[in-house]
This record gives sequence, C-alpha cells and structure tokens, in this order.
Amino acid sequence: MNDINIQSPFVTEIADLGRILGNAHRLNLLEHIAQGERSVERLAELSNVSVANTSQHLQHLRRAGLVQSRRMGKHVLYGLGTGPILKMLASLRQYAEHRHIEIQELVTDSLNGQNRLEGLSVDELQIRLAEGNVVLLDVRPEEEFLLGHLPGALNIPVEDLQGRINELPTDREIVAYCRGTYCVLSVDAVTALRAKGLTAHRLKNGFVDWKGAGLEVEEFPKN
Amino acid sequence: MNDINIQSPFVTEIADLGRILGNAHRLNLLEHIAQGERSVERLAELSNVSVANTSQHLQHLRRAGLVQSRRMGKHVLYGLGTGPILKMLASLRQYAEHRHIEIQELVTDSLNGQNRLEGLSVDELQIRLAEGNVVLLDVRPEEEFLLGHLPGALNIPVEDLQGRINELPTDREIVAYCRGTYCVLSVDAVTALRAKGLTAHRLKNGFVDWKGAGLEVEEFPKN
DNA sequence: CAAACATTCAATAGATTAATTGATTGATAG
DNA sequence: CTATCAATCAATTAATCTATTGAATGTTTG
Repeated sequence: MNDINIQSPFVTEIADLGRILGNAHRLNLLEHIAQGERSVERLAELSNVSVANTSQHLQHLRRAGLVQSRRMGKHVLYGLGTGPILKMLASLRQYAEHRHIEIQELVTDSLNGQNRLEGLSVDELQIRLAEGNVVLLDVRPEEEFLLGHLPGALNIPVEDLQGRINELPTDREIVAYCRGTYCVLSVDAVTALRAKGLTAHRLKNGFVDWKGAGLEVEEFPKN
Repeated sequence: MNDINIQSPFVTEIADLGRILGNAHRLNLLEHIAQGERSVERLAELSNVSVANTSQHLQHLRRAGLVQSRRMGKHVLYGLGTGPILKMLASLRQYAEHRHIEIQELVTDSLNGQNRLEGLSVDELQIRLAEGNVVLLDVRPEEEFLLGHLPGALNIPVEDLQGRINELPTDREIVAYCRGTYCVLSVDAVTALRAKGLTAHRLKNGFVDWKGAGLEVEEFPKN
C-alpha cells in the first residue's frame, strides 16, 4: 500500500473509527457500557465472549476514545467516553434501519405488487381511527409498551407475532407501529402479516413522534 | 427516562456498515460521489486508485446502499444512495474531530502545563473583547470568511498560519475560532501559535454558534 | 508475605479483507 | 461485424484482524 492521496482531512481517522465500530462484539460492548459502568468480567458474560477477548476489544474501543476505564478495587470498570458517541451510534443505527426498510420494501413489492410499505402519516391514521375499522398494533417489547402506547393499541412483540397472529381480527385493517421513523419492527411485522393474508400497514412515524406531537398516550399504572 | 435493557437488534447490520465505512478509499469515494454523480474512471483518478480496485470498492458501497449506479453510454455513473447517509457521515466526522481535539489537548497539556484548550465561551469572549486586549483570529478558508465572520476578526487560514504568523501581534492575546463546536482548525491553530510562544486560546463554539445566538456578524460586500 | 482474583499481555493459528493481474462483459463507433 | 473503450469479474497473493491459549501484572485479603 503506497502513499494515499490525502483528500479531505480526517478520512483516515474516520476510517479507523469505522473499523473499530465494524465488529458486532464491540458494538455490543459499547451498548452495554452505554447503560452504565461495567467490569470486564460482567461485560464478558453479558456479551458471551471470553474475558481475554473482551479485554482486547475493550482496548480497541479505548484507543478510539469510545470508552474509558478506571480501577475500582480488583475490578476495572469501563464507562462511555466523552463526545458525541451516542449521537454517532444513533445515526449509524438510523441508516441501518432505513436500509433494512428499503430492502424489505423490495421483497414485499415483488410479492404484493405495488403495495408499498411507505407508511401512514399520523393524520391519515387519525382519520382511519375515527372511521373505526382499524386495529392498532404495537409491536415493541412489552416493557416499552407498558411505559406508554397509543390509545387502544394491542401489544404483540414482533418475535411473538407468528404464534399469536390469531389474536388479530381478519376483517379489519391492521396498522403496526413501533418506536420512531426508522423503526423496523413495524416493517417486519407488516411483511409477516401480509404474508398471512391480512391487510396491514405501518405507521410512518412511531410512538416517539406521536408522543412528540403532543397526542394522547395511554399508560398502565405501575404497581 | 425509558431506556430499557433490550438486546439490540441490528448490531450485525451496523457492524457490516462500520466495516464498509472503515476504509479510507471508500470514504474518499463516498465523498466525491456526494458532490454529484461520477463515472468509475473519474473516481479512480480522483482517488488515485486503480480502476479495478475502485470498481470493487464501489460495489461494497453499493451493497450497503451507500451508492447507486446507472449506465450512461459506455460509462457507469455512481451517485449517492438514499436515506440519512450524509447525516451519518457528518456524525462520524464530528466524533472524529472531537477525538482529535481531545488528543491535541493531551499533547498541549504536557507541553504547556495546565493550559487547556478547552475553549472560551461566547460570554467570556465578549468580556475580553470589551477589555480590548484580544485579537480575534478566523482560521477558516477565505471563501467562508468572506461570507461572514465575527466583527473585527483577522483571517488567516490554518494552512497559511506558519507563513503569516508575523501578521499577528505578540503583545495581545489571540482567540482563534472556526466553524462550529467540533471544529479542529482552531485547535491546531492554537497549538501552533502556542508553540511559537504566542498567547492563544480558542473559542469553544465557532462561527455557526455565534451566528445562531443572534450576535452581530460582519460581511464584506460582494462585488 | 503468600494466595486468590481480575485483568492484561504476548504469541499464534485461523479468517477476512485488500490490491494486483489478466480475462470477460456490454456498449458504441466505424 | 470488428475494434475500442469502460467497467466488472475471477483468481492470486499480501496484509490485517480475530479468537485462543497460557503467562504476567496489579490488587485485595488473610
């Protein structure tokens, strides 16, 4: 590899960064660390990776500044580094989710003709809800559902959808939603439902946007 | 408030994405493509990489959806894909720049004692400006400077700084600034100035933030 | 101080990724 | 149709990255 034509500054730095982020184990570690400081041992068991290997990945992350470590007794605790790390991770996830949707659309298009997965706007949803022939389906995990959801929504997490599909009415239109705009759970849900012959759409903007728009939210009281 | 321990899906997808972005050549290609559609041949010469190799990198990028291609006569033109690609790249660059500053601070600290590069706030700057013993130094490229800058600022782009350092007074404090918060030009400028024995600080938030705060901006009339 | 423990280091074999070469495909022009 | 050009493919070699092992370091505990 001979000398590279240096164009914009930072390409090398960004590439290094990309390489560090380009490993599922490390991303996993980062995510656990983002929730709070963890010891190497703990991280190893959380990620199901050997301690030595975990330690090495952590050191890659540290070299990139993505994590910091401090000693606490016998343990070394790893915490998140400084700077816009979470923002960066969020934007990567957002693109990945967008991409996933794009691919799902291609799949669904080829099966269902021109029936796109584009998604209903909040306004369109409210019109249909007023007409009363729509079932709202929240496909997020139960914990999230309990913390707040759209009024009257059913909750079936995507991973349970195959087994619980009989809980859904076949004579009404189903509108699935999840977290935010690039939430993919709903795309997968719609794909699965349509494959079963149900009429399904997805809400373009998810729960976060609904709530952000100041619309009504339903909560179950915490005991 | 509601971040729940969910074993996050998409780690694999994001890792793949990271790996694709983890190569300086590909980032370079992406940046050129972001400016507009380009043929493979053109991209190869812009990046100083063989055509065959360029083609392969482009195909990695296409598999990740980051670029699209279409045939135009004998040439195949590559353009940017859809989705929040630029946002993602911007956030990566932002973190890389933050990190660069962090590292520069370490270097400067070890040379200059505890004299941190942390950066003055806009308020602190205004106080010092009122006292009158501060020279404002805009280290952005001239084009940007002409489009608007802080009142009374001098303009010496970083790359010219070594040669034009004698334009700066040695008896006053210098405050360097550039675009925004994570702008690195100012950090490098301050490091360089201090190495020459001048008193220099940087403005924590750059021009964008100054303007955003509704403060006065100076422009040279366009002829 | 020695023992127990958590973590890191160093060396290595196995996997992935990158760049080079020469052949192949697709499109245009004479 | 053939020659030419742009781009891609396929195969090879070189370089880099990953996981595993066992030894070494640094801390606490008895």
